Amino acid sequence: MALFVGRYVNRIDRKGRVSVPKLFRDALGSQSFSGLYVYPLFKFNAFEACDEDFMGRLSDSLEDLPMFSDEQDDLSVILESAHRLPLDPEGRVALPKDVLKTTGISGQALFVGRGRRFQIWEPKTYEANRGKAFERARARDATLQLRRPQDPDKGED
Amino acid sequence: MALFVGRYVNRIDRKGRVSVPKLFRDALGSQSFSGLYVYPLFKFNAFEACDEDFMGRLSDSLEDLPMFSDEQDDLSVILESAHRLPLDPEGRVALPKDVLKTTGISGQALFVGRGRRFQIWEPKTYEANRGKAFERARARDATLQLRRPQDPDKGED
DNA sequence: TAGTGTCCCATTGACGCCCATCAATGCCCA
DNA sequence: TGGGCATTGATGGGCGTCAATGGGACACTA
Repeated sequence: MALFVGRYVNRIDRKGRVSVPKLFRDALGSQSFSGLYVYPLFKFNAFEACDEDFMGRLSDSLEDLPMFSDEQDDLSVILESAHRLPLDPEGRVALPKDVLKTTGISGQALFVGRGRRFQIWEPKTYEANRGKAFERARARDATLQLRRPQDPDKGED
Repeated sequence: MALFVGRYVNRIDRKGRVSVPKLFRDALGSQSFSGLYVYPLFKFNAFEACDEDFMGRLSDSLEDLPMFSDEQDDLSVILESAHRLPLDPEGRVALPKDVLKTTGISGQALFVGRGRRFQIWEPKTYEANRGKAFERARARDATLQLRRPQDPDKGED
């Protein structure tokens, strides 16, 4: 299954294309569709990207909310605003105009691994919003309950 | 499953490469990807390393937190700051610049076994911190509930 | 015909692969 | 039981390959 980690900065050319980092392409690659899905984030002026499987998971999770509820309607804007971006033969994608506009990306794009998905930021915006995340986690003595090995479904505890 | 124990000091060459101790390489080796993942620690200026399975576990554990929550965002900095380091044919990895910088590693790297994962330290930094944990554990009369041998969650191999 | 979107080819610079050497350890045999 | 040899892990350095990038050719369409 896809596993995205690390940060990579790549350049946008004058045609609006940008190379998806090789490791991310490889992590995507296993499926029929060669490309990725992107959708906007609420909290930040950044987009999140994932493979087709994860997009399906996201869609299914929305279906778990009550049908016709405001909550479902509101969160479904993720799907409405999503794009399906095919990779060109060199492993690049063309970022849609609204992605460029809301993120402020122009010259460079920052790819940020997030495990089963990754994000796309304008580098300065990332630094301004996320630059202190590590210090915050350190300051609050952040801990994480690790899922048990082999356990396919965490269950309750 | 991987089991890392002991301490080993190896030299960094001028290309930034360092040999991963043979026993650690052997403990990693069982998977498709021949290499390791590293991520920074909150509490120390050191990095932790693990195999792909463990990294997937870490990623899944983060997904157990609510999507878009601050808690998930802050802890995800681990994945954002992580690196996937492939082993070269001689069993070395190239330590990224930010690893060298935050740990202060230049000439030598110290590998410290930690069971399912291990850590990478600058030797003097480790020396300055070692022993404190032991004293704290003694001071608080630390105890541990040992997992039962037959526990199906144990992750036997 | 201008605009848009693929695909293909060329360049270059970083990184991975290969080979050589050195050192430490274990083994064999006198 | 000690010395010498073989094996292998650790280290150093050269070079080829490939990922990232830029630009042109050729559709298709409005």
